[in-house]
Formats: sequence, C-alpha cells, structure tokens
Amino acid sequence: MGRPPCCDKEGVKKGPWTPEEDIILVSYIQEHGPGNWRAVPTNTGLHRCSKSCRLRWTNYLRPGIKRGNFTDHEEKMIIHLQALLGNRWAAIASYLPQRTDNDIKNYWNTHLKKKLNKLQAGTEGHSKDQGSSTRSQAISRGQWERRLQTDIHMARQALRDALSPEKPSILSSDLKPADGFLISTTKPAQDQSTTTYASSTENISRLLKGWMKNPPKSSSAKTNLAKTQHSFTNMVSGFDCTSSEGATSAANTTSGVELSDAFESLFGFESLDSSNSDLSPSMSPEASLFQDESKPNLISDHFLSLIDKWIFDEDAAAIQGKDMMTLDHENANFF
DNA sequence: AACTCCGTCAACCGCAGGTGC
DNA sequence: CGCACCTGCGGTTGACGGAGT
Repeated sequence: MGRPPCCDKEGVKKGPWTPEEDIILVSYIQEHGPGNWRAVPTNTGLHRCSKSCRLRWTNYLRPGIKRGNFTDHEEKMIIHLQALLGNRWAAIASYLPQRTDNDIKNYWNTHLKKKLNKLQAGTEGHSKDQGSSTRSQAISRGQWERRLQTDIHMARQALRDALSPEKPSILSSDLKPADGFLISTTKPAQDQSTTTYASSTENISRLLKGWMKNPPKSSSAKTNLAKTQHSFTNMVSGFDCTSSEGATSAANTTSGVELSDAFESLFGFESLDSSNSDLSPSMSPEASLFQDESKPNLISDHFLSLIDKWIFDEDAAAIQGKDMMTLDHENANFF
C-alpha cells in the first residue's frame, strides 16, 4: 500500500498557472488570508491541489518577493550560506527575505554551481602558490561560523526580550489575524521612506496584462469563482498596468490610478520601489502581515543586519587582518 | 527555415515534521 | 501512543525560449 496522493489526481489541474487562476487565488487570499490551504481549492473552485496553491502563493504571488537579477550581494550571501548550511534552501532563504527558497535553489543550481566550479577549476591551476589563501579562507569560514552561532544565541535572546510581556515588543505588529490580508498601515519604525515590496505587484500586474488582454470568454465559472473574480476585478479595474515591463496598459480604462496604487491599497504599502535591491531588512512584508507565513520571521531585523554586515565585512576583514572579535563586540551592542 | 541543443525556472513529487484528536 | 491531517522542505522534472548548427 503506497502513500495516498496528497490530493485526488482526477480533476486536478497540473502545469503552469493561468493568470485567471492567479487572480482567483490572490483574491481568495486577500479575503481570507493565507493558510488553510486544504480549503482553498474547494472554496475558490480552482481545480488545483492545495499544495499547488500554497506553492504558487509562496513562490510567486506572495507580496514582498523579488524575482530575477540576483545582486552580487545576494550571490555572496547565498554562496556563504550554502557553504555554511548546505542545501537547506529554506534556511538560506530566511536570510534573504525577498527571495524564495525555490528561487535560491534554482539560482544555485543554474548559476552559482557552475560559477563556483569554474572558479575552483581556475584556482586549482594556481593552487601551488595559493595555499595560504585557501588556509585563510578556511579560517575565515570558521570564524564566520563561530560568529553565526554566537549571534544566533544573541538573536534568540533579543527575541525573548522583545517578546517578553514587560517590554513592548519590537517584533509584534498590531495586526490581528482577523485582519487577514489587510496589512496594518503601521510601518516598521526603521522604514519610513521606502518599501521593498516589489514582486507581487509586478507579478500580478504581469498576469493581469495577460489576463486582461484575453479575458475569460464567459464567466462560466462557479458562483464562488465568479465572486472572487469579481471582487478582484473590482479592485484592479481601471488601473493602468505600469509594471516594470513597460506599461502594456492592458487595462486601458485609465482612471488615472496606477496599478501599483491598487496594490498599495490592496496590500497596504506605500511605495513599490522594486528597484530597491538592498538586502538590508529595512522592510519585510513578513514583518507585518506575513510573519505567519512560510518564511519564519524568527530573524529579527537586527540579526539580518548582522548577517548582512558579516558577509561584507568578512572579506575586508580577511584582507585587513581585522580582529573579528571586534566586530562581534560591535554587533553585541545591537542587542 | 528547420532542427537540435542547452539553460532557465515554474511546478510537481514524495518525504518529514508538527499538531490535534 | 497512534493516527490523520496539514504544511514545509528539498530534489527533480518538464515546458519553454534562445542560441547554435
């Protein structure tokens, strides 16, 4: 007796998601919030397995994710973290709040693996006179690891402090679960200027472009499907699609309101600066609404900053022979 | 122009862990 | 404790598009 499939194979659609399906899913989650994935297919009328819905959401539709164009910074972090953590993509992704584990995994397999192999092949040719650098690299990694352990401890402590009832929590938002998708307008204190809320808007605007160009011929869908669709269409109708890919203006009803605005109101963010590739966790959508999602928000902003700092300080410190403990000392002051 | 090869990435699959009863 | 259910994770697959022949 094999393990029963996670969902009924019959009548379950597989393969790429259509824009229409995306919209239905987003609309549903907008209403009910993420979670209870089991109920999603039945409640939305989507002929998809619950897993597929969750995956689609977490890897593609979820707000706050950035897609493509990994920066050098991110690349470095991934390489470091992969060396440190192995193929624990979810753990690695937790250090890169805007990236999904799937994205990182793909990037690793398609780009970084080869890159590193190339580098390795290149360095092997010069290995004779580079023994010392290899050694220093090993030392450096060891130091990094030690620091990581130390600061994981510190971060935990900080979390405990932050969540202790006596102190006002820096992590807890004023968001109630009942708020569902509607994000509290209270922004993280650190980020008053810009919000790195890139991808979902772009993603959805992208899918809208396609969808609105070829709208469903007839809404022969089920009632609830139609309902969710309706609610979403209401939200987006009349918006120009001014996504990064250059305004196809599929929804040329031109009310003067940009699609980004639609999603600002939808998700509660003010700025949609998708060009912001800064890894510093100046904002993490998870920190507000999505902290209950797939990406555990157990890493405080400070902690992320530390990781961030380490990554860049490491090389510099290795060159300068800087005492790492000094850095640790500095880091400790964060808490 | 037609075909093949290759890289990329979204999505699937199966297992593991957590939780509630 | 055992079971069922749900979710998360990592490995893998397959569709697609572009480059090369």
